[in-house]
Amino acid sequence: MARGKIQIKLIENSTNRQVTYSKRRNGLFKKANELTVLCDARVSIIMFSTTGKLHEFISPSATTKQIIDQYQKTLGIDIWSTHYEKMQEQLKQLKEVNRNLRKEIRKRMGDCLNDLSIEDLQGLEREMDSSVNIIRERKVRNVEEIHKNLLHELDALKEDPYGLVDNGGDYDTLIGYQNGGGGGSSLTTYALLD
Amino acid sequence: MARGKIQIKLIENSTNRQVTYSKRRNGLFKKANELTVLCDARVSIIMFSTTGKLHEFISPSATTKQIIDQYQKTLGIDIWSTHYEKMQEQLKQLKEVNRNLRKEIRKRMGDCLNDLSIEDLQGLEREMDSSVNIIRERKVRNVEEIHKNLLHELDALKEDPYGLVDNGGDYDTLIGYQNGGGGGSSLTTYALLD
DNA sequence: AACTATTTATAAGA
DNA sequence: TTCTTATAAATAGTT
Repeated sequence: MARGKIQIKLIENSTNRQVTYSKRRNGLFKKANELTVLCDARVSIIMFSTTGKLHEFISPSATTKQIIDQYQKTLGIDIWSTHYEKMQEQLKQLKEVNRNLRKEIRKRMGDCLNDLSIEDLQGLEREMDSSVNIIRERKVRNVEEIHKNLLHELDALKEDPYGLVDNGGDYDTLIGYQNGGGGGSSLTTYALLD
Repeated sequence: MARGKIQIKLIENSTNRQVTYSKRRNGLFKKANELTVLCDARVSIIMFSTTGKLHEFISPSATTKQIIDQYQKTLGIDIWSTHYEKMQEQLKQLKEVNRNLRKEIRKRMGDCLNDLSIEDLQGLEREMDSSVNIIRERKVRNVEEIHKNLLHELDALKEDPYGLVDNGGDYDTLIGYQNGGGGGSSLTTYALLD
């Protein structure tokens, strides 16, 4: 555009290309700034050179994020939807699974039985009867074990009346034995997310 | 820049401003395109007029998403990280809740009882005993109701021996009564996500 | 980075 | 909106 017209096609000479890139980039940004001021517009220019170098212009009255957000909003699209869709889908699935798990628990608490057929009720009753037996057995076993341990301690105490046994005799550690901690989780703990 | 120099400041006259916006926008896009071709660069221009109208330029060799993704990558930032992080956090929470719900169910199936203290076992046993009673009662009530309905049908049949009663006498609809469908969900249905 | 001949962009008018 | 055109601005090639 000066000292001779040029063709608008790739500048073969790498140095010339780089120089032109720099000059015209400045020109472009200057024009963008003038447009911003003259017309109260908001402009975002993001550009990458062949070598991957980044240059950007943004109207002083805006941020790049603002512009891009408005861009998506205006087009009614979300360019990152594929990225987010997966997460959204996963969230939905988890919530659904969650809901079903809650229902399962409620059934086992004698709640929400309306949805069940007689067969279902029959099966549930059987299952819970057998489960409660397992729990009862386990309880008895634990009680026996604690009893046994207490007898042991008593024996030790008889043979070592001066209390030189290492164990401080804190019964709580025995009674609370095998309790993983924080075990008393009730259904209300798991507040529904949304 | 012609027929008189202008100051680079907001054009007060709205019509003039609009005209200038349009002309200079075209100029800017033309320059951007030339830059793209001459220097093999990738340029994205997004602009909004005062009235909120969107105009964009994108180098033919690129997409706006590409440019913005590369923009974020180059700056080592994620403009949408806050949005993304929220979803990640929600996913984590849901998975945790899920895990706890599963554990709760397993306890009620007589499984995973190792983590429970005697007190917990005692409470669980009581809770389940009372639940199983509720279930048993409900079952009995349902059986009675079905029995009653069958008797009703029998009576109707006696008084209307020619089978002109509207109901086709399909017992399945009675037996399956109040079954919401798909009720037979077992714990294995809820495959863990990750 | 500066210079400058020339091309290009564009402000104002039609 | 588009065209015209005098003039300002941008810039290709050179130093």
